[in-house]
Amino acid sequence: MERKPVDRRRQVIEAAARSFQTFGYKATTMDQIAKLAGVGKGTIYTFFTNKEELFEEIMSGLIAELKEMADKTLRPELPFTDKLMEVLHRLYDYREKHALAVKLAQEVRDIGTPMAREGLDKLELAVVGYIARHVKEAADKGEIKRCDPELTAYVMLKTYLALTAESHHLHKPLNQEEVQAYFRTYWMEGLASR
Amino acid sequence: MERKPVDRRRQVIEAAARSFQTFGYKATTMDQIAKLAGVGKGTIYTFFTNKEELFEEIMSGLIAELKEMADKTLRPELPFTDKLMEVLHRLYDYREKHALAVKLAQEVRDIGTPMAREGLDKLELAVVGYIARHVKEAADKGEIKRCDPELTAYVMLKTYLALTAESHHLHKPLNQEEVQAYFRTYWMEGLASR
Amino acid sequence: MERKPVDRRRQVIEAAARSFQTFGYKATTMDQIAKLAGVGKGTIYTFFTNKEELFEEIMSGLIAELKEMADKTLRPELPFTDKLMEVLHRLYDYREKHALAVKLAQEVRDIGTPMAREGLDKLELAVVGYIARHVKEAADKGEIKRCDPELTAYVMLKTYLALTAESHHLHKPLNQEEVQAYFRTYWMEGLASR
Amino acid sequence: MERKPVDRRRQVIEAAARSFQTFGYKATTMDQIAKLAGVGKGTIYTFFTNKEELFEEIMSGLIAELKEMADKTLRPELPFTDKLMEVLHRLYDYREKHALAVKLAQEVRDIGTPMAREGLDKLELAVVGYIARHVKEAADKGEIKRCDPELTAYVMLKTYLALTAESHHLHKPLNQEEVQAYFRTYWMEGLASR
DNA sequence: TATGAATGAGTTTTCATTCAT
DNA sequence: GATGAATGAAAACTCATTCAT
Repeated sequence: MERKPVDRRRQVIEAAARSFQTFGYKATTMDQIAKLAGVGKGTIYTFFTNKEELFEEIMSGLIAELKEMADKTLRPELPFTDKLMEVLHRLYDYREKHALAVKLAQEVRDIGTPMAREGLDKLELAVVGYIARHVKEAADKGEIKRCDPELTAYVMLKTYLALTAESHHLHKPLNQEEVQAYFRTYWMEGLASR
Repeated sequence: MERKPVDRRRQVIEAAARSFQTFGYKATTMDQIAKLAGVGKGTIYTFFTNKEELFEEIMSGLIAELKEMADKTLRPELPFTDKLMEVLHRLYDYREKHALAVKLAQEVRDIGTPMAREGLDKLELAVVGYIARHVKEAADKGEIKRCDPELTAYVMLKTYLALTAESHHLHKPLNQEEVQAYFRTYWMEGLASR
Repeated sequence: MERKPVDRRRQVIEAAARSFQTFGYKATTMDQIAKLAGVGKGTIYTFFTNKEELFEEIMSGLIAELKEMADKTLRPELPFTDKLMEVLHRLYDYREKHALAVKLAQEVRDIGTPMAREGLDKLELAVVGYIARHVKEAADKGEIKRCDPELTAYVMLKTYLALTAESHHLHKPLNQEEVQAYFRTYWMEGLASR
Repeated sequence: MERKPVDRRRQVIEAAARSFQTFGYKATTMDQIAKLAGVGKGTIYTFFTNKEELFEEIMSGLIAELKEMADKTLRPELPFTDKLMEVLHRLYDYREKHALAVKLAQEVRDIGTPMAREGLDKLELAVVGYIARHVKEAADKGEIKRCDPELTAYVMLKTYLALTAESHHLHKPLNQEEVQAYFRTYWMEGLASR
């Protein structure tokens, strides 16, 4: 019977993801990753040419996961509000990963790793596109007002992220139901008192 | 009379702000700032103890400017929608500076410079508080639905930033009127077709 | 009967020799040798304790071959000029190997692997001694001027290498006849026009 | 009065040259150079982008010095033998530096730093060209036999180096007079006893 | 006061060698 | 035996900070 051959590649990726998320790209040292992963520093270099490539691997992984989520079609018979809720429900499960992606994206964009930007943009496009598709459908069916689907989807995503992953220091963390309730209020009904 | 004694402090701050905005905190070197500012590297250290202090100075400046804006009271007789527009109008003039603040905040948060977080949070609190105050007033007057003013203000801000400063690669830049139109649609009326 | 048990030791030695010659000692990695030899990296270590030992093995091989050549006595009845030509003729066949030896010797001397120096020196001594013996004989017989046989042999060897193995970027490669012709001109007759 | 401002650049270059000469390119570490030069490691990088550039600087210096020597014209009225002696006399003063150049050249050629090869080749060309010019003149004047000046010069140089700088482990060091005596014997008169 | 050359701690990266399979 | 994944010591290089001028 196998002696659980410890997947070092996975260990490295997970340690790196954790460290990147916690400390950011620049502040994460290869030593740190190695130690966290419980492997030798050299081991990392057997899998990845350099720090940047390791970073890109992580980004790709995130993108792939999010893409996969985005590709699952929703039950078409549902009304938009419900579909949006389902989309959000799905997004909720990914909000941490997405938060990581966005966070790293931000930093690496600053640092100017141009290769990483593409991946990043692809990621945002995947998620925004995912929402946009459903926004468009709903608009086509007259369920919601006609609007620029991409822009609307983008702003929706930002709203969503504002309610979930980010800045918990400015408001207490909300659970799924609360997030959805706020979202519905803000987006479907509007704040106008009438 | 002095031969225009070039305000070196100002030059340093401006160069630093520009460089931080363009390249981020970590990727901005003191050499770069000095060169951009047209002063010797050592000069920077006559004004600021270290890179972090320089960074904080810039953050403080932003906060002060934004606070100042926030402190100008609005004409109280206006209806909420108009007041919100005026708030947004004012914010619009600061969007670039605010974008810098947010960007740097993000990076420095990642990097884990804990001292900087305070400033950051103060900044966000100032702006969010500014909006929240008006949200609360409007809710009190029954102009809008009752809601958590802080949270609503926070999400509003994010919406606003999504429409203006950020991610111009995902949608074309919008002018002030477009931003306000979208904002009104999303926030006041809601997307529900009825 | 064995399925041609591929002589891994030989393969390693040949790959190493080729790589050492092409890239030098330091720039040759064990990975490279293993790949070139078509064996696993670990295999090399079943034959040789470390890189240096592998290097020494190659040097020894060269020395042995050259010694063997040096030990074949020449027909004593020949005049010195002819004998010298025969010596050169033999050397010509070894010039590539000798070039390798000299090249590696040079580098490893720099690097300061003292153990390798001995081998090196033995090699040069073998070849120089080979020539020197014949120089001495010729001088004894009055065929050539009396001279320090070792030094003369050494300079002869250098001349020979200059004409053959080295620096083909400074002059076009010469074939065996040309080499011998030049050699004779330079060494036997002198440049003096009379 | 100046406090002897210690020319660090020179110190670095000298330490590097010494270390490169003693240990070779690969085996010389930047730490070593720094320590030898009595400066901080970073200081080296204020003068040279990287190790290779430092190496090239040293090579350039050697080339320049040798070029300068080569450019001094000789008294044209002298007979070739005397001129050759003068050339050799001059070379003798540079033999150490030249030895360094050749040694490093050898190693770096192995290592395959293509940029350095050029410099190297230029160096050899400078010196060979210098000798070749005088060989050609002498041949034109009928002082020596007609011969390929470049090739002859090249072989002469090798002979010279064999007599001076290299391989003192194979023969005792020769002083200037001895070198010239041998050189004359070998090159002008030939070994032929008559 | 202003400067920038000098510094070295802290990073990333390489590669000979080991050892479990 | 043969293997190559794993290792870490050692090397190159970066950059915030200092300090003599």
